[in-house]
Amino acid sequence: MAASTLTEVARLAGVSPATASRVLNGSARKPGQDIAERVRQAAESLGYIPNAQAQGLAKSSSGLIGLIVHDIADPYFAAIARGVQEAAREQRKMVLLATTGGGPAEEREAVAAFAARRADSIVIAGSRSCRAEDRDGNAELAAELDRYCRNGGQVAVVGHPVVGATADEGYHVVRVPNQELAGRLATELAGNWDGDFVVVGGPEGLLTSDDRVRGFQEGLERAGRRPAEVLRSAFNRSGGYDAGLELAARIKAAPHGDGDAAAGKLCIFAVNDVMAIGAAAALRSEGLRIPRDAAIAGFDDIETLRDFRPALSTVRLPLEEIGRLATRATGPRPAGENGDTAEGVSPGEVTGEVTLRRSTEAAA
Amino acid sequence: MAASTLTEVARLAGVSPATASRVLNGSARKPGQDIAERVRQAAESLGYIPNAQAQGLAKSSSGLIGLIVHDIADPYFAAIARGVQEAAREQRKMVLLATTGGGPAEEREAVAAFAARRADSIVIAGSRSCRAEDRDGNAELAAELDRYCRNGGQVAVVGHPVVGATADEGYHVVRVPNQELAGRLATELAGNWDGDFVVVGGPEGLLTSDDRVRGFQEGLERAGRRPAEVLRSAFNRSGGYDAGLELAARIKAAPHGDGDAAAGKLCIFAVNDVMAIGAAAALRSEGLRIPRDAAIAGFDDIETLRDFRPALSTVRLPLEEIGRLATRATGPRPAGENGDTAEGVSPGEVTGEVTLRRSTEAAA
DNA sequence: TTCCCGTTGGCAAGCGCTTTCCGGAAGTAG
DNA sequence: CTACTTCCGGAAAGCGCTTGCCAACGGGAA
Repeated sequence: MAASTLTEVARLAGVSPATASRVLNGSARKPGQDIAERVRQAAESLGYIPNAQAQGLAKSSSGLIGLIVHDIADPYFAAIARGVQEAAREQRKMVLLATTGGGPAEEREAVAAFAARRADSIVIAGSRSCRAEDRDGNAELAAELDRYCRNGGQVAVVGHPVVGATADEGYHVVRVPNQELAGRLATELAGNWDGDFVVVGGPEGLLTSDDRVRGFQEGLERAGRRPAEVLRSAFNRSGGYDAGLELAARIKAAPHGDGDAAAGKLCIFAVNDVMAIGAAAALRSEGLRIPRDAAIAGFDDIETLRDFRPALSTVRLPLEEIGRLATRATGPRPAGENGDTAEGVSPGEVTGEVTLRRSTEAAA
Repeated sequence: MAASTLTEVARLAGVSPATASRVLNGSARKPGQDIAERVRQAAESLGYIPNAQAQGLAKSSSGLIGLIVHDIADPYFAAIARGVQEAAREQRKMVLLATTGGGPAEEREAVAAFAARRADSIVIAGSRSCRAEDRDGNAELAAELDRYCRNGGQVAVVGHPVVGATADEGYHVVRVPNQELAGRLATELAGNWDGDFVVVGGPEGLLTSDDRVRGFQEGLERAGRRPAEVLRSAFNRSGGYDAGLELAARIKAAPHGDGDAAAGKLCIFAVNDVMAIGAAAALRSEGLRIPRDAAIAGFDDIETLRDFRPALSTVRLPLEEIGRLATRATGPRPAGENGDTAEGVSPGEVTGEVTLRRSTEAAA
């Protein structure tokens, strides 16, 4: 038994499909009370569920929002996804999920798949890369996005614009002031830390990571400190762990216990919380203690990680809000705004907050 | 400029739409080489992207897998989602996400929405409830699922079958031996813990929680221990926190320091890791230390929480695998199995592993 | 050379819904 | 009572794609 169709409902109600459609699936024209009631009853008794595909085909719009993330199990993306999901609900749309692992090629593929499904909008949450080997991939991704926008699609990108994207309509960016916030973190840290700083960054060319590294260095400079050495590794926990191992070795090798003890201690800034946790785990596995032997700070303020001890100093980012904003930016223009706001309305800029906790306390 | 259509491609290539369709979108009949090449070129030059909605309508299948979770930002669900996503990719399908907060009404709605989109299958990851107030909701959910299955849909549920679902075709359950594993955890814990046990459970009627509580009690009994008191609160971190606060008060009020010190200490079993972390945070905020003042154990072995200190004793569940299995169960039957296997093939049962760590070490 | 079968491309009929357009009925004014 | 507007239901034309069926064609066997 196949699902029942609008036509069947119409027949049962003794009206034309056109009328049934007008009654059941929102239309400007509202048929008469009695008829409407008959149709509704018929639909009810048949357990009618409109075929969204057919509706989409007829109206050329699908009620779908495509979301692209690196990895849905990463709490950073999961938090954003929650926001997206929420906003989608407001718009009475469903979320189509694609996880890409971060490669531009996979992202392009995902965009194409969303386009094929005629998704009304696409939210790209992954961090952009500008590595040389991603040049072609980025170009293709940009081309795909441009095409999607030209066909009326709405795109929102979190963080950075896609390298090379030129669409001017339907293309929104939720900017995250990574650089500025990292700078603020650096200056605040410098305020109560005398030793040297080390940065544990993601692979070079990862825009988010690069921004945070750059901002941190600038902050140090403003505070009159010398620039931090930068270690590069994978942008996830295991990358942080690896870097942590290396740093642990150095710390243990360094002379300590003399008069210059405080100055010799390291403050590690990992460009995201997950890496910071990895680094902390590595230090700990080497017998080092935080913040006694080294301080450590992260970025993002991942919720699940807030119970970590010692509490991690970090920069709080309103992840959920970011997802919501991005999604709303792609949605229908909020009503009641005529000509007042600029045409290319900024989709919103979010802000974060430096949050110093136990992991960077100077007192050992 | 709207996206180009098959017809346009066909015209450009000088063939009929039928032929173009056969060339571009997999069909049994393969047109001749030269024609195929012409069509492919035309498609390429137009940047043709097939309209999945139209395809779906014509073939009545959408290439969509619906996933229902309580909250995508909860690491438990995020991990399952990753597995689902992976398996979906294997099947060349996309994942449609619905987060429901756990209510049967919302779940029913989500199922209906998936049905409307003609999702090929649905994976329900949320924990089932059998509370009295959910009776009606569950019944409606079951009815909706039955209808979906009768129309050829495939459903996989993680954990427990939906209460009242009767579909026998296309309805799969990935069983998680919560009860047994909780039992094993209890006996192992009882092996090196002399004090009393307390269980921090979710609201009564949450099947997953109930199973774990029951199993734990059974395990205690097998170990010759007296049953644990059960505290109920929300099935998330804040629920754990609340319970933790209450327990902290008791612990502090209890007489200690006498000869019976060890026997007076509490071992807390929270029915999931997130609650356990919450409880631990509460204890800590009250100045208590783990495992010195109280031991604590969780369930699930959430990846993000593994770096938590003291390391949390728990039961490892192969969350990703569960997602994968559930999804595969709904997919096309693996080829090459004729009559050999039973008709109603079991979709797979997973197993977990008790993992004792620092948080329940007896030595203070 | 003739007949028959196997291929291969095209025609056309949907898939289930929306929406434009049209005709008739009802309502209003003159 | 007639003329004009308004409103409302229905007929029909798609939306973009798939697929069953048919006709034409080519080749091998007789």
